[in-house]
Amino acid sequence: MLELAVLGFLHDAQLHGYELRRHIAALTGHVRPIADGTLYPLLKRMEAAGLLRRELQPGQIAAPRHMLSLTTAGRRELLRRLREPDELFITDENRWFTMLAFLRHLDDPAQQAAVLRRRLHFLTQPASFFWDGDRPLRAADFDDPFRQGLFTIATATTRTELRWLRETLASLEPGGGTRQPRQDAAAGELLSARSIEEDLQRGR
Amino acid sequence: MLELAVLGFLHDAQLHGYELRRHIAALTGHVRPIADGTLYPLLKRMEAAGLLRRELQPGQIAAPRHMLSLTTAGRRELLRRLREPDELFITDENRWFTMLAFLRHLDDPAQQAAVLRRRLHFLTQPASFFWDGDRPLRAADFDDPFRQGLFTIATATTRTELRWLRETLASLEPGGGTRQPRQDAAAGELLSARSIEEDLQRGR
DNA sequence: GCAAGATACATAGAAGTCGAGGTATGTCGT
DNA sequence: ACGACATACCTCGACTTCTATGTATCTTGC
Repeated sequence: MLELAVLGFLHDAQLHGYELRRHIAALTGHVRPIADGTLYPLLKRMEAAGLLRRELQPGQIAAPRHMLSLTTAGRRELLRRLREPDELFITDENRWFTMLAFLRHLDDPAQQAAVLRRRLHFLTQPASFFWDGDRPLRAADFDDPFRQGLFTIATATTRTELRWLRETLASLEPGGGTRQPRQDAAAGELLSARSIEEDLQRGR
Repeated sequence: MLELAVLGFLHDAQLHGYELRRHIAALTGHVRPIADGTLYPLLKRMEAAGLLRRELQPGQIAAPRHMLSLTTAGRRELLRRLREPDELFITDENRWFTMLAFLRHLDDPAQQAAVLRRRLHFLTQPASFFWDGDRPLRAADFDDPFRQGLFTIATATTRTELRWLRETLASLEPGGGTRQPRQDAAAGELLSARSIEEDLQRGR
């Protein structure tokens, strides 16, 4: 996940390590802060792998910086990862959000749509957090409010995302609407009771 | 997170490793499957630490099993972790969901409420995924549909969870409603447009 | 002019996780 | 009778990540 974030942010702009660290912290850091001891060795590995360049710039502001920029191989690798993400990047919410943050770099709408369809497929698989033998347990099966909350939140998230996925997929298809479908739709609109699909049979 | 899940599941019932593995897979496995090579060494470590017992049961069904059960120390450790979770368990969605799955084991409603308040505090902190200098960027600042989706989904999740947190906190307070507040409330009710708070100023 | 804090990078050691492989038993279909 | 598959557990090496610590520069407050 970290590597994808590094590639994605550096595709947008040259950054030095410290700045990159803050970008990553904003994207995923409130959830799971990344440590110096993780980022800097990673950057060295990525440099050794030819994905990025590190150019020393003598201290203009504070200590000397390493200005980071993607190589051609790095840019290619970013596109490859966006085009063919590992299953974990589809299923793990944190990783999936990282995908969404940079999916626009993948120029081809058909390829973008293919990735969204993988997520759609995952979300429409039957799933549940708890089972009684083979029977999936639903919110109403619990009398403790915490597991009920777990289901409530997960269900709401899934519904919102499914709706967004279907809308966006429709607009990505050739001749399927404008290129920027949700430009003027308020986020709240997605939550209106009327617009929520009733066909969701998913446990979570 | 894994350790918490192990402690939590074993508090409910004795299980053997394979069964425990399937329980954990249902709770977090669709997101991030756990490997044999992770679970079995973990169980040995936890046994060495005195948190659980492993008793060999000669093969009744298939290969011989190790029936697992919590020790008193293990039960105490579970409660300690539920009472005083590390910050990561408050901020990381996957870990937080694990907390919710087992929070009922913490008998004292006041202690349960304290944990929920920590999550509430976290969710009401201003936060954003992307920044332009000091200015947090909102959904409308992007013209790519994927980052808009990111914001849309995150916002919807946060709103749903905030509402649930506040309801549940109210019912956990002394004299604050029944002990099982959401027993009969349908999950869908939480999503009705009328009931969604309009005061949310949070970026994500 | 001096301490505190932010900027900026680095390394070492401890620990956890994964993937790939292995062993063995029981069940089911053909 | 036999192979495929599920059950059930185990180990090793490679890799990643975290924590703690260290170094050095620049800015800001007092």
